Amino acid sequence: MQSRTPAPRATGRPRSAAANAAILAATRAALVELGWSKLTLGDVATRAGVAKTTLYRRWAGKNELVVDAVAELFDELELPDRGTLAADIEGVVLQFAAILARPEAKSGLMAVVAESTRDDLLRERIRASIVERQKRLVLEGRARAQLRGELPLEPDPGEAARTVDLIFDVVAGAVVHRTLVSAEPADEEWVRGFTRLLLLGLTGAAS
Amino acid sequence: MQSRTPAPRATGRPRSAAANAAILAATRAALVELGWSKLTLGDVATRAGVAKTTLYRRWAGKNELVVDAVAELFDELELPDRGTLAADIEGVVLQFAAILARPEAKSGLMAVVAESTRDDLLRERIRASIVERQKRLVLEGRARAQLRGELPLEPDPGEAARTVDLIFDVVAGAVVHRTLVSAEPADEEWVRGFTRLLLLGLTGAAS
DNA sequence: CCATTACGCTACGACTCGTAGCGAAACCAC
DNA sequence: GTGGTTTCGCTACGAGTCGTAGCGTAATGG
Repeated sequence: MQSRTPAPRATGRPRSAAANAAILAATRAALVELGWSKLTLGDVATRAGVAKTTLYRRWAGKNELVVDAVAELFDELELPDRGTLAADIEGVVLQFAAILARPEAKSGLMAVVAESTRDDLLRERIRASIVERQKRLVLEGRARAQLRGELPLEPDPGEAARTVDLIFDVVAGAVVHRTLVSAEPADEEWVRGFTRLLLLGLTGAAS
Repeated sequence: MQSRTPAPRATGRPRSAAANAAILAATRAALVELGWSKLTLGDVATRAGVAKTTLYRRWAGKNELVVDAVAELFDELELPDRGTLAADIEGVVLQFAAILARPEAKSGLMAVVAESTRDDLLRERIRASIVERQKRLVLEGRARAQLRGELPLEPDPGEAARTVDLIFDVVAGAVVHRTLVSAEPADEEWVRGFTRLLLLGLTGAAS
């Protein structure tokens, strides 16, 4: 997770793991109270009980710190087997929506995504630590549905990968847009309607 | 568009309309060159050839200024009648993707959305000047498709409004996620696949 | 014991912020 | 014209943040 030392030194005083956790927790707390723009690294250091210099030794800046702090929120996502594709989708989308509803995820995630449009390394960091890690949910749900016979098999691996990417963009994008732009809750009713649209499409969703 | 004087005074020296346009154009130019985080109001004022104080008289801050500067980009969206619902969707999504591909839209739009999570007035400003104004495209495309018999009529107005909101969240969210998070182009091939998924759903998209 | 690295603390120049104060300019009503 | 009103450009300012340097101390391994 650290950005400065991908390979920790074998000698010398080791970095405090407790300080690392305290800093990330303090970052999330500051995001809740202050939001992205008013969050300062000096304040985070004070909250975490460490010196500001310690913070700069481990993270290159605000962007990288917040990415790591937010990434931890998404690790709790799971895909419980509910028996049908529709129920699996509804379950995982509701979990995703619950995380996105938290203020530290809202203000932090969108801000770093915005910054990543001018910083390739930051975008790659987000992709690796958040996006790509959760794509497993789509892969697993799709495999399950194919085993059940709910979805046709996709023999071409390239085409299958494109399909998974497309589904991920649609699901994640819709929930994010609903939550942040429309500023309406992605509650059970909305998720039911979304799932029906995703499964049946515009032409079949009304039936 | 101004945030200070919703009702312009009848007396006194009027505000320069040319300065207004110059400021918004300078804001977009600064977004391209510097991005959101390094954009300063002092720099924008210099680029536009106005004093910094003039800028503060018209906009409350960086957030409001960038919202207005970005909103103008989306006014060029149109919905040409291509004969079928699929073709209409592909056309408007491609236009939307083309706008989002521009760096001033990327870095500016996401940043203000992130800020809007902690600022209700800013969120309402975004909703009114960008989101709600483009929802007309969904409404018109839907009406056309219903006239053609491609989509069933929706007698309940409340249900119809929810459907339109859902479609808008899915379309806009997917394009934004594809462009900004996945950082892949929303080109014709992707738009074709997305349109098929939107129309037929997961179960019917493979046929 | 010694080399090495992390840590806490202080201090610093550079920068941006948003505002105040001023005289001049542009408009309207009379 | 003349007076009243508002905007404009300019300068200057205190406040706050940034990211780094320097120093002595603490913790680990050989």
